[in-house]
Amino acid sequence: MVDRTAARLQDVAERAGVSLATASRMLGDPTYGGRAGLRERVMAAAEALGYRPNPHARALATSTSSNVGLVVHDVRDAYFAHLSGGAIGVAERHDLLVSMVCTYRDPHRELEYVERLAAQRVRAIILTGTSFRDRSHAAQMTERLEAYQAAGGSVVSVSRGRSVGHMVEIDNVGGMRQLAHALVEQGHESFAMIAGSSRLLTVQDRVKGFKLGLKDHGIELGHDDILTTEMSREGGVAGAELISHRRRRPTCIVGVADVVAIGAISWLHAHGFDVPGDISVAGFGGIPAAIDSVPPLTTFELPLEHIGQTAMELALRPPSPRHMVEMTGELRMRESTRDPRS
Amino acid sequence: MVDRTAARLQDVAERAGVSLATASRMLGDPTYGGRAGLRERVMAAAEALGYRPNPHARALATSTSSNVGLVVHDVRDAYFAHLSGGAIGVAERHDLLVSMVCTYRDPHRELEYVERLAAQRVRAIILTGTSFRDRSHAAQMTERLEAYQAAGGSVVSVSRGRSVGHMVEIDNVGGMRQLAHALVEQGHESFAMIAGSSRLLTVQDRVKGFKLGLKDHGIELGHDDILTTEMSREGGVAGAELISHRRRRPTCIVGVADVVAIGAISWLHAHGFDVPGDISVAGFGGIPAAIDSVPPLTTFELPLEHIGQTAMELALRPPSPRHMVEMTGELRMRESTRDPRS
DNA sequence: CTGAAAGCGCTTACAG
DNA sequence: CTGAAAGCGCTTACAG
Repeated sequence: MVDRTAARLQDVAERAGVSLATASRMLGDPTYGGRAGLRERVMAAAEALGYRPNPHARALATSTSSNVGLVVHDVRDAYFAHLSGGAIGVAERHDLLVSMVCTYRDPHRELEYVERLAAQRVRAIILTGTSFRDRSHAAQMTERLEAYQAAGGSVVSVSRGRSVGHMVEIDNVGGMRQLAHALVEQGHESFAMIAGSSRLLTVQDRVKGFKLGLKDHGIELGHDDILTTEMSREGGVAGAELISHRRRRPTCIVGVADVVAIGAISWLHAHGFDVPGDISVAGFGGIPAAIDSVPPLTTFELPLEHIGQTAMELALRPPSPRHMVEMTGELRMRESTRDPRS
Repeated sequence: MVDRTAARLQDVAERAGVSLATASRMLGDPTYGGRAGLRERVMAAAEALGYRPNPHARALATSTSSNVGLVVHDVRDAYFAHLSGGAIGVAERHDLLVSMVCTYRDPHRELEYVERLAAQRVRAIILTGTSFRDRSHAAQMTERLEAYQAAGGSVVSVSRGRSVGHMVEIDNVGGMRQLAHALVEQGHESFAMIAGSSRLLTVQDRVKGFKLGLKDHGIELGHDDILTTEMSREGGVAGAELISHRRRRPTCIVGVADVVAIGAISWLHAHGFDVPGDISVAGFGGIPAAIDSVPPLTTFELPLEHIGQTAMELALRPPSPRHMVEMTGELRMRESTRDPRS
């Protein structure tokens, strides 16, 4: 945008009768001294002209920007919307703008965006839940992120398994394990899990945690009991249908994420199944919709906003050695699951 | 971020053995001619060095930026998350980054953000559903937006009543009117509306539309039948409770937004009411959660993503006279409402 | 404390 | 077609 209207520092300086340099210092450095009344004059001039420093000029001069990049799967997904809400809130308090990009879980897009954000010279890049198992992709990401970091950028991943930058690790394994325990204790012995693509580290961890939890009680989750669909509501719908066709129906379905569980419940309801009367359903994540689900959804509730806040805070730290924060959540046993023998 | 690593155009030029100017032209203008093989040399040099133009330098030189600002109420709200999803998708196709800010319906914040975004020299500012009735606020917004526009910025409002920039008008009045008609035809005669703050133009329009629709059938919506709460799930919870205490309960509750209706249903269920057996509930907006609601929510479904896309497309037009696009939606009669006499 | 000047990395008239 | 140079709006050593 061409802007002949906007006042430049030059204009402020002239109006206040000082040099460019002095105006810059007065405006930028509160500890700067100066002749009596000078500071007031400069401030008044800036105010009168509605002066707003041009961030591009500043970025160019200082090699620093007031933008941070936030990489999510999809804003429309409540899980990411809540993470984003937390991150944006913290950014706001630091007078930073956040550029949000959606990868739709496409590794190429992810790479491309990291590149774009780095090229934009954003101050930090936050990657949420987008770690893939793909080795070559991981290597490329590492390379790019390291270059970005070497150039002074800050990187934070909300996931595990990234070899560069700070990390906010979500206790996917432990959470699912707790959920498994609770479900077994409730009386369940046969399960089916609706999982997303095993390319996703998050999926892998949650499946692993669930298996571990069952194994703690001597229950084995067979390969066939894990359905690989999409990590979305639609994936849940598809998964529920597949499960309903099996000869031996499990007493409990576990969705790898709340949206998956909600999709499953939707399909089950539509096809005459009672939840939890005919079959129990549990989720993972703790998005608000889990509470409004009918029946309310048993899940492992993650402090999503807090996770987003933590990630942004980490991103805004002055350069420091890799830092790792572990985040866990709380089990919420609700009416979507119950003892199958009752 | 200090970046001594990044290749500059200078480096590319040297490697290719041409001047800065030529390198710039080769990279930027595909129609530019040049000695045989020159273009290839420059391209190869850029590729080899991993050259990425510094957007701040470019912005400074051309007074143009590749960022656009998106002002929403709250990302966590599904309505805005879906609008954002549409807008971000279009921006992506145009290689633009979007800076998202949340106002939480605070007029001061809104003003402050518009200022920030304008100062950032974003190419366009999209304001979604944040029109307030406050006169002095509106005047200030108009002033700022006009200055921004005069400076070459593009502004789009997803609401009505803005005197500057393009508009995407949502048919709140007509939609609510249709909903009212359908509800009356279903057999309802007594209603209560859970509305948000009447400071919001959106609320005002939806209430108006609903009243009009009832009046078409000779039904008067009294002042007491409109509850002013928050335009949120919690507002719906609070509203439902208030309604339940009334001597004469209406046969149908209408939430000014889907989340409000969902909150109301939640409260009703928790307190032993059957929906729609004891009371019907309808919403407005058409967020996906309306479908998963139990019972599925009767609502007026807006094409939220499409609205977001349209707004972004308008924002990206070359400077043109004010443009106005009307968007309407479709009535979805679902199980949350039914004939009270049945 | 204050100012003249260089420099950040681009683009684009202006000459050749 | 090509290059030397000015300029975009800041910040910050470098002198005074």
